[in-house]
Amino acid sequence: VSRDTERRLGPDKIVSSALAIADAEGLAAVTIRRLAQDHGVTPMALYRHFRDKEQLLDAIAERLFADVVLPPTSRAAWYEQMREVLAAFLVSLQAHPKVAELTLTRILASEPGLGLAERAFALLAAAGFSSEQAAEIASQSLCSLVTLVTTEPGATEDPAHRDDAMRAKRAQLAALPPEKYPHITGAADALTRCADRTTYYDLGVDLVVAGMRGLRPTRPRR
Amino acid sequence: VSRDTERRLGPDKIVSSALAIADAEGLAAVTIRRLAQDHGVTPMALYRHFRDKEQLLDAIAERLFADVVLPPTSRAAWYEQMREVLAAFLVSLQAHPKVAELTLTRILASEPGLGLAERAFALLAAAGFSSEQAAEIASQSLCSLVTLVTTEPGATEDPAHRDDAMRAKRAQLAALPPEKYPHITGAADALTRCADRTTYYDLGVDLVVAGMRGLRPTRPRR
DNA sequence: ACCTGAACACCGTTCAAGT
DNA sequence: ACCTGAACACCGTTCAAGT
Repeated sequence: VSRDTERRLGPDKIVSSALAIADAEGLAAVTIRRLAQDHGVTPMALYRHFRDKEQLLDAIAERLFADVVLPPTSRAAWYEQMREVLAAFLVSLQAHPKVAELTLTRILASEPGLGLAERAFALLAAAGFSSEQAAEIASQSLCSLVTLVTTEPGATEDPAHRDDAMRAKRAQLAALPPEKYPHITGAADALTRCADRTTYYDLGVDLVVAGMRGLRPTRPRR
Repeated sequence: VSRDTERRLGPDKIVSSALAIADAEGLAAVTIRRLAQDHGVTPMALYRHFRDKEQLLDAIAERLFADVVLPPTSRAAWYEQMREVLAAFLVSLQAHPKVAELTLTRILASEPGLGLAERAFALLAAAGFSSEQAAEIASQSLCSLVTLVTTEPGATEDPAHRDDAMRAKRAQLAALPPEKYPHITGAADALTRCADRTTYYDLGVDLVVAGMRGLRPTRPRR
């Protein structure tokens, strides 16, 4: 029986190979026909498991959310717990940088995504935000993490030419007229992130959490 | 002569019709072949103005940045000026919500985008951030505005069925098990944003600016 | 019940010709 | 110099058959 379920097609296996293809060659390489070929089956066989390609992409995004291992609730301050929740989401996104963009519009579209959102909402509600504000702040903050990964310099290129691409981009920025772009030319290194990836992500999370804390004293609008 | 330049094809005109198509039918409807047909020309004629489709998308994103009318420099506090800069970018994004996503990875890829970024960098540098921090904080903040527009409930659907789609989504969230998702079910209205769009965007900008202000006392890492 | 084959209406892009 | 036509190698998806 287990051998039978092993060789059965199944949505989970399709999503797994879609992730593998996307990680290696980018989201554009994820194709109904390509997936069918990799599984030795006709393209139409996939339509038994997904109504259309949109639903396949939904399932891929859901997998990213499902991979998030949420930290246990603790007695730490709400913003410390929030930092851990955000860090957990970040780990899952960083595992599939080329796929991360799919989650941007699908947080509330699957059970694992809802679980993550609910957790963030709860922490903000505990911090004293109204439910409307908590909902929007949590959504926006989760999206900020997604863009952090999505726009990380070099995250989208394949590792073979990544260093070359980053060097070229940095040179291009450094070559801009410094009288017109004094800050950009001065920060060309930081913008192409030859610096530490950890520093990049730490600052990103810090900024998001700082926004929440800074907004907290605000009373609900009348 | 002017009649001649009027009927000439030109990249600007192609970008304009691409924007019109995207606004009406979504980015997926923007196609080399479709653009060629609308201009009564063969698909290959477009390759005289753009090396490939990627470069066409670059040009569309550049147009959004070019449409930003930056506020004049003033003697207001840096965070007040920042708020105005962010608001100006937001206006341009809101004019083409279905196209906004293109800007996410292209801020530093065109002259108008560089101008916007330089302006934000300058304000953060004036606030006392190191150039590395200013660069990253500005980038992340501009991206936050993009996702604000990109993920605005109903922004991506056409206005005809927008209300229906939002109602359906809200009902779906409200119907979740409240013992598992107490905050989501309680904030279903806010999450599908039947509330005021202005409130939504104001809070979004507030959150971003609060993050900057909250992070400011931080000394550069050693 | 589950999969297939052929076909339809599209894509972006190359290449060799035309004028 | 500028545009065209035909072709190539793909897409997602429908529909009628097969077993």
